Amino acid sequence: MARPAYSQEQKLEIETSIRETALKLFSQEGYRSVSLRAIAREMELSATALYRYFDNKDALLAAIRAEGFQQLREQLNTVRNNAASGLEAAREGIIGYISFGLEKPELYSLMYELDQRDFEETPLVFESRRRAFAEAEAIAKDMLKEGGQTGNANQMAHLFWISAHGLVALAVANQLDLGQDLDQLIEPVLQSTLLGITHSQGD
Amino acid sequence: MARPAYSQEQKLEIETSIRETALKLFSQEGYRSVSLRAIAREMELSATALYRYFDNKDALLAAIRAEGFQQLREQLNTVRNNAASGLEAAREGIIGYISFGLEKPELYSLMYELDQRDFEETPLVFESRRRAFAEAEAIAKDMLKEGGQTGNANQMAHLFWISAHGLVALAVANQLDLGQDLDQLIEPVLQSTLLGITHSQGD
DNA sequence: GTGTTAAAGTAACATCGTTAACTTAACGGG
DNA sequence: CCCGTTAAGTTAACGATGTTACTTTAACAC
Repeated sequence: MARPAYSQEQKLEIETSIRETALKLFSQEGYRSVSLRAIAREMELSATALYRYFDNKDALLAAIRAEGFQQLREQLNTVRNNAASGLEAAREGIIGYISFGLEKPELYSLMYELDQRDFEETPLVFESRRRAFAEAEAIAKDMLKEGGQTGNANQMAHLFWISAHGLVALAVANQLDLGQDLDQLIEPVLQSTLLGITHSQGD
Repeated sequence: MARPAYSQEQKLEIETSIRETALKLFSQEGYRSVSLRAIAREMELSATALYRYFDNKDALLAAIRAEGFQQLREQLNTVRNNAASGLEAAREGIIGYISFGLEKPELYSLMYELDQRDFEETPLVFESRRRAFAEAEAIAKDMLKEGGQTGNANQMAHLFWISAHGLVALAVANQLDLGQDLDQLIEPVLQSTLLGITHSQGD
């Protein structure tokens, strides 16, 4: 036999490092504008060396997106574990989602990049996003259990997700025609969403 | 002097024809996968001839997106002119927006394509989208005038837009974890949004 | 006809993602 | 100690792409 040479951890470290470098460059110049050669140059590697860690450029993007959704999931999970009540978890969850998107707008944009031909072709991303959404569903279930009410947790989570994504997606793409400050829009969105969620419990 | 050879209308016809061919191919295979040569082949033209009508590939995409927003604007404008009341206009407007997106998912995806480096770099698209949004604002103003209430029409329109875009963007990207039919989600989103809009009037 | 000019085509360039072939270096077994 | 093996990385090359420079074609004014 021969050498493993790199431990599993070392390999993961390099993988992470590539992801981070790529994210940095993608954020600065956009996915299409950044070549594998540019990423490799930044890492002081040859372009082809990257293929040891990712199948191709799209797979690298997929890894970044999956990582983004995992971060979002952790954010929501933390909220759920720390909230005093189900309603507060919903409120803080929405705020957490929005904060996540607004604080990392470039990552968020990449996460929801549409050009990717069909989401299902990247099971890694699909699954990671699904898990993040499951946290929102869990929060909704907490709310229902707490209120002793019957309702559709999946639907409540969708109302949550749709509002938060709608706001963030438009905001990070600079597609809001605000006569006011963005912060002043967040509160109404939050209120409106919570109103919708609590009123939909009877369904 | 020499010949104009193509009238203004002829030129616009060709431009439209290029847009339509490109949209067809983009819808089938995605923006990145479709080359100018492929579009040109479909039109029985050389690739470089396209440059007479569009500065580059991105400008062609921008034209398609702008056209999409104009269609959306027309849809909303029609609703506004035909609605019996402000509230009904809001309801029908949201439904109209969602229908537009779900009926032309590929066009909608292109319209909100994020990779485009900064929205403001494409004034054509920016302006077209702004005009579409202005229709939503007009509907909100109608509601306020009708109800004799004071309120923030811009904010109401944003609540409208955020909900509709949130739902459609996730739906067309296949990012909804529906335990149910998509149609069953539209009604709650509609109700929730209308609730939010009417309750935000006091702000 | 001839010159002019819009419209389209041809050829070429740099760059891209990706593959194949090669080099380097570290480990185990004799 | 050396040698086969194999992971890691490099070099070279391919086909395709967006785009530009240059050339050809064809219709109008005179």
